[in-house]
Amino acid sequence: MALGKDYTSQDCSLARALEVVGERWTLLIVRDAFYGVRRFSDFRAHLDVPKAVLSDRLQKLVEAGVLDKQGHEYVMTSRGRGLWPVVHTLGRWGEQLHGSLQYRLFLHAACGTRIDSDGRCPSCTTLVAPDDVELRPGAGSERRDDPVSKLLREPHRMLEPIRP
Amino acid sequence: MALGKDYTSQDCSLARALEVVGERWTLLIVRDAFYGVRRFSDFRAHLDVPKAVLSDRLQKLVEAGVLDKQGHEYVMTSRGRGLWPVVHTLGRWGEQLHGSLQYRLFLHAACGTRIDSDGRCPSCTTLVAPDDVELRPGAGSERRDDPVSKLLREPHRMLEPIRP
DNA sequence: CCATCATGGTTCGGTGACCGAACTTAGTGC
DNA sequence: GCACTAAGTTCGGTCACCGAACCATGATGG
Repeated sequence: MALGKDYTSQDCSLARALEVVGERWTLLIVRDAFYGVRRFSDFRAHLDVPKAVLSDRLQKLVEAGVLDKQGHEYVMTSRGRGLWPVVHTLGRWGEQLHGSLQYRLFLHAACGTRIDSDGRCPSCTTLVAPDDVELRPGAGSERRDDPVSKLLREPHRMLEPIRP
Repeated sequence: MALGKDYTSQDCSLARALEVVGERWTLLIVRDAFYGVRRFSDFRAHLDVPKAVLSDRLQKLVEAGVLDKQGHEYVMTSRGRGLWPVVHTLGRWGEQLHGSLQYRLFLHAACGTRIDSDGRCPSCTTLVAPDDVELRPGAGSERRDDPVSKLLREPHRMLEPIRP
């Protein structure tokens, strides 16, 4: 990202995290990867990001060890999974901004309970790992109708690829 | 931030959150606000951000209701406090990136226990609110020696102003 | 076996955001 | 009233981002 040149002058781990995921689009790409998007064209269809930028971001995420490139698929690594609490807490915060609209619901797959804003299942009282999260469409999630958005509206487990 | 024009085409609360805190520098400014920085010149001394950019970001954070401008001080609002889990989880993730260096330690002020990566006190098993966090310098935190960095190395409670 | 298409990019010129430096304004101390 | 500081604004130059066009590779089909 380069901030000054980079964030190294900041003796803070937040700055180093932002070097990896702080650029425009990057965190949305990571979110889509959690939702099961893996292919270049699918990221593109869902995000409307310029190809050159998408290419650059995916490459940097691979370099940083967040995604792993397997053939033509970009797959979340275990380091990448560590970003789930970040994506989730930031998303929950964003819900409170204007209308509290919940575009997507996050359920604990084991019991069907909605997980709370700090990532726990209220009935099991455990932290829910990203691959134990079930995704469901929420209110007002009908605006985009590209093929990827439609696939993402199908209930499915997080990190499961949206295509066979 | 404008992404395309803005993130509105993304029916996702993450995108709306990023409109507020997704621009360069913004989250570092928020972090400093948690640490007790309130004045324009102090943000500047600690972050080395161009004045015009700092001015712009502070203004946007005030507009978004994250900070409140009180005279010449920018004070965290309750909406801003909601960003603590985000700042904290992203910071903990950043620690694992290269050397696992912990520049700062976060303790539960009530009992002195270090809070874990999802923001809980292991001994009290409760979520720790930002104003119950005690800040301590950690390893390798001696690199910056501007006055603000020095003040921030003093143990103090989060959100307490670093100046009288 | 060649034409066509789909996928997954790279290249390229124009535009806007970011940068550091210089300048302006408002308040303070003496 | 003059120096000094804090808090910005203004201004060129530079760099990242943007959309559109172009290229490479592998599958499909006649």
